Amino acid sequence: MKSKESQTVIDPTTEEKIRIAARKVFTQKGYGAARTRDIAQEAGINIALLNYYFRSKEKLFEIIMLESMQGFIHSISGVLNDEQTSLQEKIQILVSNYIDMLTIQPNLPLFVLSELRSNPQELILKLNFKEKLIHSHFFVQLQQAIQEGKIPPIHPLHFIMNIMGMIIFPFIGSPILKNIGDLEEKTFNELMQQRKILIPKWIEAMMNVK
Amino acid sequence: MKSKESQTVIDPTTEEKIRIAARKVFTQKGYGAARTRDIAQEAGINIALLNYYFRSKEKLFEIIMLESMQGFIHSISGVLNDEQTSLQEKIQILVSNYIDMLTIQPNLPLFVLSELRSNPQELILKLNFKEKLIHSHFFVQLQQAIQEGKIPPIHPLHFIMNIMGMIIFPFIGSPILKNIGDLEEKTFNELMQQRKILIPKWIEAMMNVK
DNA sequence: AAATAATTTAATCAATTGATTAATAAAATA
DNA sequence: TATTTTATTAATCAATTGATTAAATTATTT
Repeated sequence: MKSKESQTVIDPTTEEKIRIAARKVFTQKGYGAARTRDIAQEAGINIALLNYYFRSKEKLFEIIMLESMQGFIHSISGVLNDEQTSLQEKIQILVSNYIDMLTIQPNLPLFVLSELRSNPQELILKLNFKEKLIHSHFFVQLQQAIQEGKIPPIHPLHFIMNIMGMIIFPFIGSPILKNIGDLEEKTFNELMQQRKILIPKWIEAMMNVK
Repeated sequence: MKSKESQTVIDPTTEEKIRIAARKVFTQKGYGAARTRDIAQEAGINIALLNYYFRSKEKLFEIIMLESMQGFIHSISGVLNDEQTSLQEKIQILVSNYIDMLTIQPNLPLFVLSELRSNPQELILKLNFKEKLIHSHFFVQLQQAIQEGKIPPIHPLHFIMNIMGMIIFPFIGSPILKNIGDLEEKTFNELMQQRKILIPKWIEAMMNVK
């Protein structure tokens, strides 16, 4: 019953199918353990097509990695640079968006962090993470709050570490945490939803520590 | 000048050499990306010896993984079950010990968490993480504090997530964090030392959030 | 339709990888 | 010392892996 008119959602092109499959396999297994054959099978295509479209496993990987990180950076840079919101509001939105993203892609952080550990230099430089964060409105507000004495004068990175740690770690450690807490997927996700409200409060409380 | 008498530090046995090398390579690359030849070279032995002593790459891996996790669990279970210390004191000691350990073995968490994600069931069950933590004096104290109203009635796992997240994440994300903060290894470690004092304070503050 | 270009497949290659074997060396035992 | 066991090596195997090729199919252009 699939008429031409109803086909508003067209099939992904071969190239897209490969990209989607590659993202899945790379994210699950990491570059070194991922097999091009796994990717081909996942995409339902011949292995040769992978090389036809992307030249090599490595080239394909670089594209996937860049896409993943750019998507992430893009998704937060809007929030970080909204000049209409306060520091607290930014944190609220950031936490909420981030948790939603990780609920959908729980394997992403472990993948990115693992590969950044083996690749470090090139990727980080290419993304220019540092500039984007440090020159953000968020960062200016953070340092301003420190100067005004509203926040204790500790290294701003401590806050970054704490926010990211509290958001990301539960997803990275979910197998252990689910085991410890006897949690089903559903209950785990409920806890994550609670954290959207709780983490900003916790951060707020931490910021008032002498 | 190495006389028989002065040889108080004996050379590691071949088996130990392999174990040490395997721990290093597996920790750096993960199971799938690690090559037995890398391990053999790192250990300075013939590849055949690896199989002679450990049967297979997989068997070797299981041993290394079990050792790593048991070492970790053993190191914290003493603290968790010390009946002489308060909840706050336990957290202080835990944070301090943990940070010291990760300063020496910064790759450990990413390795363990990555492998737990692909293996989940067997390893976690074998270690019986859950029982050890839930039946610990620490956990009893935590739940008691909640019942006495000293701590808000949220799921105890939230605290576990926060403590672990704040401790572990900086090490997992060190490549990005060092880049963002323009940190040398030395400065990074100084921040980690600061966190020994700060994290317990932050946890304390969080516990008083309504 | 004919010709050309783009896409896809099956078969295959060379390199890598985990593992084994047979021979040798070293150590332990009788 | 002779013999047996343990440890080690070089060579090799079969399977896997990333990649290529040449042929076949499909789409596009002329």
